Amino acid sequence: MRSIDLSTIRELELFSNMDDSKFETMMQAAFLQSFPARFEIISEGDTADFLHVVVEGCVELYAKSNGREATMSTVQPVRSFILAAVLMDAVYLMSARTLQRSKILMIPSENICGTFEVDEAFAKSIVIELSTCYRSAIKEYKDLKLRTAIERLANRLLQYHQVQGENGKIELLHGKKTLASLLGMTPENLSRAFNTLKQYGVEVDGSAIKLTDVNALKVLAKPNRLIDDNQS
Amino acid sequence: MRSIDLSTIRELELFSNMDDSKFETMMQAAFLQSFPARFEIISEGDTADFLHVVVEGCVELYAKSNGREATMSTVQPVRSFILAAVLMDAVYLMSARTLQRSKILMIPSENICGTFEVDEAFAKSIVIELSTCYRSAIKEYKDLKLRTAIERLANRLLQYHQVQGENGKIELLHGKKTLASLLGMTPENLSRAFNTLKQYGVEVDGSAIKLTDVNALKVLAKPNRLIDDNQS
DNA sequence: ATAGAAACTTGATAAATATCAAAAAAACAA
DNA sequence: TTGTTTTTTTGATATTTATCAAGTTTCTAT
Repeated sequence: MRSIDLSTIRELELFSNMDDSKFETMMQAAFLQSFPARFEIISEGDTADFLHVVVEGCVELYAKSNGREATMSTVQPVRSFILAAVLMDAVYLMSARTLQRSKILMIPSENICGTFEVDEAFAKSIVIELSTCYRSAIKEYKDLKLRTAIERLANRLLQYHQVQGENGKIELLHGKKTLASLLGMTPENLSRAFNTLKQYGVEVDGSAIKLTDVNALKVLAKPNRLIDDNQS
Repeated sequence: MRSIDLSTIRELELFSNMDDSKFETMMQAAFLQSFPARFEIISEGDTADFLHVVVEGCVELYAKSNGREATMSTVQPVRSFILAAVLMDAVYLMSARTLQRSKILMIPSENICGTFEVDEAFAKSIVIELSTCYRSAIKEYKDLKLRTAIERLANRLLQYHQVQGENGKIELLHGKKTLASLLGMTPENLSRAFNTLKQYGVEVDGSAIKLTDVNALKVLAKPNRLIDDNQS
């Protein structure tokens, strides 16, 4: 592994506080792999052999049942996914595929579990990471259960807006089909929801979005820090 | 604390592998409290001061937004709740109230966190508990995103059926209003969903339910071990 | 036992969301 | 570039789910 990649990984909250030598040892067993766009990295139901860390690109977590499919969340650099399955030595509950060309760091499960036992700081980090994932899942569940489709879109836009600098402009990071599934609606409905939001100052031009009346949008969306990340 | 209660707690997966003396110490700071039915134990937004363990009765976790309210899950003895908030020293994302007269063991957050640092077995148990909670949340999220209301009800009935001995009889543990909210629908809709399920051998008499054609119900429900607990 | 409240059900209707079909726009490859 | 594919949008319609307004039943407390 090139050291330039390692330093990025090291900054991940999951690894930042752990012992240097333990980190080195764990990383010796790890490897970095490149995937093309739309490549299925893991399938739900498979056993968890590696912890995956998105170093570059973007990964979509999705699930199927019956004939239906739903996007559960997207993972951006530098975050890990399927940590819980690794720790429990259980099967994946979700599939993962790249949305674009991506680099994934893969750390064998046994190294994660082994290091957990011997490095206290790492153990603490794992608990924080897991708790964060759990709370994110609860938030998304609340979002879906307590809000209408339009409210979900409005809040998602406000969240993107905040992350991207709050300057009235948003760039959608993935296609509208994926966004629709992420929000729990059909693409047709998303398109109509965008039309409804025009009257709240949402101007759509492809993947570029302008918010000309953030206050009005907030009145509609009613963002809530107990549902939305980093939002008041 | 009476020892009879302590032995029940000790059997909780979260505590079963930990060191005796560490357990004793942690429990000295804990106390058992009785609550009447419909008592709000914690409110979303409050800071997490205690880990709560349901020793007797039943607790409902729910959340509000706008004017809406939704039941997120129910907690039966002997399980804990709000572990993630305690470990992160964060605010609760959900409120909790008793559904019936209940006894709750309350362990101060600092004792949980302190013991985590010094007892390796406890640390491991916490990770397993957290992972389990995370995976349950993902499963419920999948259930809501990938199934219709009738399918959700059918699968829930099959799950209750399995837990209660698979003898064709189910006893609903909470009222239909709560069940409806848990399943993400209105009480009116639940009532109609039960009517629809008549043709699949579901006979409802108050809180007593008979399943006269489990196979037909399974064909409709398509239970999935990646969504439903303990189900094939 | 019985009044009162709460829970549950049913019917009528409205709103939200999905589906189907087709057109328009954008992305992509030869 | 130009044709082809994919994505996105729009319109028409169907389905699902929610709401409102009674009823009915069940529970509960006196």
